[in-house]
Amino acid sequence: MLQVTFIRENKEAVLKGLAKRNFQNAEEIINKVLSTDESKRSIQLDLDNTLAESNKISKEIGILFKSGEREKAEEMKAKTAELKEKTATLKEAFQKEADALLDLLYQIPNIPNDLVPAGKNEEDNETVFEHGEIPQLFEGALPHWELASKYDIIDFELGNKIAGAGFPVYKGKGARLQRALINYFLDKNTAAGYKEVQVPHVVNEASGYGTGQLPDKEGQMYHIPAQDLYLIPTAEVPVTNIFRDVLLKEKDFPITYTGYTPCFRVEAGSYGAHVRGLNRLHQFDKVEIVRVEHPENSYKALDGMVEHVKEILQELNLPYRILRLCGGDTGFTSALTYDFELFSTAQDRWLEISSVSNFESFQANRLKLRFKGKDGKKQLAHTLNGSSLALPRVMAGILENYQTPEGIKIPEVLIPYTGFDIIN
RNA sequence: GGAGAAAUGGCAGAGUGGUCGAAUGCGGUGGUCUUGAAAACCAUUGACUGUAACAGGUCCGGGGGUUCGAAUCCCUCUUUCUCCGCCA
Repeated sequence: MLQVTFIRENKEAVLKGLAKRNFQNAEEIINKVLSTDESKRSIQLDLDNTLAESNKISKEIGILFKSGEREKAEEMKAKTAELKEKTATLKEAFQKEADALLDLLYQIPNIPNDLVPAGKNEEDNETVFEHGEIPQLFEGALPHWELASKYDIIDFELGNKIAGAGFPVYKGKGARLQRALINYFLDKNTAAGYKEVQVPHVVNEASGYGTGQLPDKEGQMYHIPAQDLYLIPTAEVPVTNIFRDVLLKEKDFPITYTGYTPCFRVEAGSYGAHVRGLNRLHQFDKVEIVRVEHPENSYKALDGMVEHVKEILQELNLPYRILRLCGGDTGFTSALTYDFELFSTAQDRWLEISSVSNFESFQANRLKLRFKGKDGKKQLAHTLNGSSLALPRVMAGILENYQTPEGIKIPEVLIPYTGFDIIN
């Protein structure tokens, strides 16, 4: 959520930023924000003055009672009736404006960074880095969903029976490979200084609002009505919410966390070849990295995260590229996002495996995540996060790119984790 | 699940209807002393909103109510603790 004062003072820049995102009716909504804000503040002034008067009278009544001047006190009491009524009216009006303002602010996405290219959709994303040879596969190489059943390592049918489509069962060496990847990712992250955390896999409503999944993306999360909890769509939600309503000190920076969690996504209404197998699931595993940074350092931190993910992919020896997302494709809460894509040779397409973003103060504002600067002033911190890494498509990439007629080889760095070097 | 107790500033902990935004201690910050540090002493130290700056307003777990006036009384929700039950 953007800060009203920021919008008030940088209207043109905000409009320009929203234009880059192809955000509709920007001018209209921004003007509405400004007028609502003004009306809210003027009501508040009136309300405050009324309250000040009531407070003053109440105090006087107290003094009169103490000194035994009952009659005078009763007289004063009569005067407050009118003020009370006025207060109630103003309070109601104030609340109405405040709610309206919040509602408007929730609809406005983050302002993209200058580096973000203009553009409507994924076709306008900018490729900023490519690495690795695309392997030449042998005749008869298979996509991962066929490899999965050939070697009996991932059972989609069984998942259908137990839960439904998009909830696969990993078996034998498949399960072991998945666990190996999780451990490997966590080890890489902690070695880079990220502190490992294990967090709840469900969150309450306040946490959903904190990171921006609510109110606008409500339909993408699984909801448990009886307890009013949401299954997490990513570890970003519980991990970032560690810092909800937190006041940091400058020396606390940088804060770097990593956590493994399953992720649950409704992903409604999308079927067909491009979502086959592991390409899109309702439940999948992911290891996430989260940083809380001083505003001056957040872009340097973002670059650092990108470098970190690069290193992992290079160790796994997988061909990948990095995209800088264009305005239209950048997520609602992000100011700058880099997507990592892995080339699946058997599917002949790029698969998104990581997304690394700087949210600047957009989440921090909702979270009320601030720090006290050297001058004693409080300001919003910056939050960042990235996948390091998402499991299923990395798994798909390994199965497909490392397949041989003899079986699926295991990348060198993973062998200590799997305890075997081939799936056959 | 049953019975009881509690929730106050960074922490501990007073306060049970009126100059209480809140005693006191610890912690933090600044200073005196010291070659330096510790100790001691002095001063200072909650958040949000608002203003050019004052002023003003709001906040004692959340929400609602009673009252001229609520940290204090009532209702409700949440959380924590103790005992019992159940349980990986």
